[in-house]
Amino acid sequence: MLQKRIDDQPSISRSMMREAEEILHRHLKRVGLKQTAQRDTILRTFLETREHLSTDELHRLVKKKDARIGITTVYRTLKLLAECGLASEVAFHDGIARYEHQYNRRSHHHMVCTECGSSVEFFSPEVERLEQEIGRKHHYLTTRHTFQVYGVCEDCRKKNGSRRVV
Amino acid sequence: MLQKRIDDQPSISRSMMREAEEILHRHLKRVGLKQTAQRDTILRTFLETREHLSTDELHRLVKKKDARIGITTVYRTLKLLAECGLASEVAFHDGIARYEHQYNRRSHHHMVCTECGSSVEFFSPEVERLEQEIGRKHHYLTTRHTFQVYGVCEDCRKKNGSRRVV
DNA sequence: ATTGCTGCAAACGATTTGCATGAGG
DNA sequence: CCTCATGCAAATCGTTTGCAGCAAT
Repeated sequence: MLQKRIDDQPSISRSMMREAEEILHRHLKRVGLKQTAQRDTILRTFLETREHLSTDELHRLVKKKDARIGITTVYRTLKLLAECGLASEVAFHDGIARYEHQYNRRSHHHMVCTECGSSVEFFSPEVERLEQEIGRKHHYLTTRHTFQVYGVCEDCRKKNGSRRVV
Repeated sequence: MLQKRIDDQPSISRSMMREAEEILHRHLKRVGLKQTAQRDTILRTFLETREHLSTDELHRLVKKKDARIGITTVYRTLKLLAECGLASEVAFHDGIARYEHQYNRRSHHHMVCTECGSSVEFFSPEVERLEQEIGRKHHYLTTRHTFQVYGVCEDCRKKNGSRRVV
């Protein structure tokens, strides 16, 4: 509910789209599942948008292409995309799961405004290094990490002198 | 469901307990709320345990002291504790809100095993510095951050050669 | 006395599941 | 054909809320 819509221009080229589809299809074959029109539509829609879609937001976009696709299928397909590394979940601490592209995407992090829900991404190689270092130290085989910074963006500070912070 | 129980020895001294109670009482007075036996019991129980309690886990412990306290009150009280800075929410990406002590606690981070749910804490001043730096760069007034590393712990790697990773 | 607190049960929103029907291999 | 996928509705899970009676100020 907090989340404000930023944009949804295509963020991926035609050739990357093709490649991503192949990754999905290979994954489906490997685990004995079937390639379907719905799954392809959902993948394409997902790839055409920018970051941090909730399942519900993605479903709304998907319905524009095929109104008969249900949200259940979107949930299930996002899980598939996460399994084959094309998507990954990112939690903004507001009780809603969001997904972002993972394919050909360098690891990055998020800063989220607790007033309006807008977010910016940033990159920090130091954080990657820390993941490795901490894992080694405690004998974990690390697979991933999350780093989120919360605060209030410039716009919101101008609008409200101060307000409740999540 | 994932989360494995690690320990729940007292993690706070008597005098810190007293101080924490005063912080809560002052906060209640300030915002015009009342001091009640339930709130005190919940605070004490919370402080007596170690990190990362879910509301449900805390409720179970609270009931040992006073079986008539309902989970609703635990939810509401944890929110109060968060408001006055004694507790803070920490999300382990499994859909369950957990809380940890915040009082007299230096900022720290978590590494979570995606197999058994156990977690270790670590400290990293670099991460604090990064929060500031990123905030400044994008004109956010930062309030907090989360940094979690996910992986598989040594024990789980010994037990299962490999298994599905969350 | 007044106002806030409590615990229960019902409501809620996000996500999952059971199932009958439909489509892919 | 057989198996898996789909969409719907119902179920589930964590969390929140309405409310009647109770307790703190």
